[in-house]
Amino acid sequence: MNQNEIKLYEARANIIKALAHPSRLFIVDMLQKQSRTVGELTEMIGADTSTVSKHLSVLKNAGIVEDEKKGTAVFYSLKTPCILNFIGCIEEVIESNTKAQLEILSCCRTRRTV
Amino acid sequence: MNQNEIKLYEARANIIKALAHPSRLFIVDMLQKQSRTVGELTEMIGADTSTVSKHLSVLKNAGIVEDEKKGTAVFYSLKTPCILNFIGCIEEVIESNTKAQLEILSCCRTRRTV
DNA sequence: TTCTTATTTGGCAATTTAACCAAATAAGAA
DNA sequence: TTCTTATTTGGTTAAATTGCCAAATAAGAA
Repeated sequence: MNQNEIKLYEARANIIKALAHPSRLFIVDMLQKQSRTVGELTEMIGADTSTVSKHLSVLKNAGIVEDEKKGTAVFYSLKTPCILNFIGCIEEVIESNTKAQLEILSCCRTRRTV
Repeated sequence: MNQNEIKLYEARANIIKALAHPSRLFIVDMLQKQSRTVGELTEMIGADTSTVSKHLSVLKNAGIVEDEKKGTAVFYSLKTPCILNFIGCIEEVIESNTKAQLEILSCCRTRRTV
């Protein structure tokens, strides 16, 4: 990898890292439907407000969500819709992994009943 | 988030985490074209063999790549082709971020020349 | 068997990440 | 201004990640 390639893959990795956390994936899922305040997301997630606020700032810095202040509340919304396809692919991987697991299980169960 | 939701988002996050590293993204990119041995990838990346081997095992455990031994060498190949669309989306985010940066720059440069 | 090449595993040090609490800040309402 | 609500920031601690070295393992060649 030369310097340019390193820069490119680091830039990609930084965005993917921003998504690589259960709470942040949940947030992305929620924001697909509608904008939400920090408070609403905090309640849904069930963590400390400061924790959720920090998750949101990670997503914002990565350019995945954007925020808009209305009164004292801050509404967050999804900035990049293609993130959805993204999740679809992850589901494919999970499905494939699960199928592999099932095959292992069915194999062993068969042997046991024979 | 209830227990099932937590499980779901954790499963997704685990796969995304496996991709969230520059060297591993590079590996995925390389494997799109053809299968590669640990040695080949190690040379391309320019890190320790053990480091690359561990990156590959992270990708393998996540179900993203699979391996096949031929003689003393181990060939790794991409297991889930949809990972490509995935990267496409990441590029969109980067592009959007870059455009935002450019706007900031053009704004300031204009002001300065006025 | 012994030697060589290719890869994986174990272990350690350095860095990064994540969660909570407490304190600071922002915007209105009283 | 003072009070209240909503959010962010700072700080601390625990856990996870990464990279390299050294050693172990695997497969074939001599």
